[in-house]
Amino acid sequence: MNDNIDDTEEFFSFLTGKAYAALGRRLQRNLKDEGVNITSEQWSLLYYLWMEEGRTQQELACLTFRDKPSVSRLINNLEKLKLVIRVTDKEDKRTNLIFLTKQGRQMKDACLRQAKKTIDQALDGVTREDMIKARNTLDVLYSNLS
Amino acid sequence: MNDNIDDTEEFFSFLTGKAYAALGRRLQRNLKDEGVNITSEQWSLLYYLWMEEGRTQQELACLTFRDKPSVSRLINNLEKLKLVIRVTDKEDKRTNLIFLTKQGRQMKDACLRQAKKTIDQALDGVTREDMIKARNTLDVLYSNLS
DNA sequence: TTGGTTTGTTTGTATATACAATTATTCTAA
DNA sequence: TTAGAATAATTGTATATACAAACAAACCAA
Repeated sequence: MNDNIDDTEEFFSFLTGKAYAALGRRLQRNLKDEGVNITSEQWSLLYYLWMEEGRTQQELACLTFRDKPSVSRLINNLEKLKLVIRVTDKEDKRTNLIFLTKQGRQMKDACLRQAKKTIDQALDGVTREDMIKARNTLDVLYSNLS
Repeated sequence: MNDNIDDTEEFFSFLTGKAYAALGRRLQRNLKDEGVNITSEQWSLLYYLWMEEGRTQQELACLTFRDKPSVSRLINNLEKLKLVIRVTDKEDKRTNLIFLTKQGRQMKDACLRQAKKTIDQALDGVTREDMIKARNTLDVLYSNLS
């Protein structure tokens, strides 16, 4: 494919990442409506902690496709908000294990509910098949570029 | 759809925006290999100027799905790099018209070539049909959220 | 014509991100 | 056992972004 230059423009919708950005903004807004003031990026990190606590920053970086400095600073902000704490691993003092605070744990249900709402809003009129197909295409893209 | 909570995770690939981020990084790297040191965001703004100069910041904001402050600051940086200049519109002094410098114009061919290369790398093994289908799905998502 | 509104841009402030370099700890091989 | 490599995290520096507020020019209606 890509036999002509027009593909550059054709492809531009991917490159702008506008759908992704819009989704993040909507999630943040939906959370705010529920009284939860966190960013969509903070949400994505907390998501994996709600599934399982005590992960390392390294693991969180892999799971969320961020580099280690980004995760380090996200956790700084989440610590400031008193939603998580760093605990030095006794077995390996290089490693921090990240745990939710009581407050961070309490947010789980409301946050997952708002995420589901955001997804429902985003996928209105999209079939499950199309959603999965698009996801798979994006996964191929990602693996091509990694 | 979205009959169960599992969709949250199913949907997470969209939410992370990893494909988009990877694409931007690859484009930036490909440009650097050609000796062009600009970010993928700067590329996307320059793209519309290569197609047509003398646009307003407002227009550029619409075209690139950014807010006006973001475009204002992107243009600050592009001015620092001596790739574009702001020219106050004589008809309406509120408005800046953005023009390429000679240097900005000279980059066009190399930059479009590297963009094409990036797209080819990203879409290896993706059919044109799948690419268009994914783009359409993302467009529905975007319009649902706007 | 003038006062209020709209429009185009900028500034303030905070967050997120990449990439490179650094620090601290652990591992490993001679 | 110890010096060098590998690993986990942090710091430095620069860019990009959002949202809110401010500012200036233009428009418009009484």
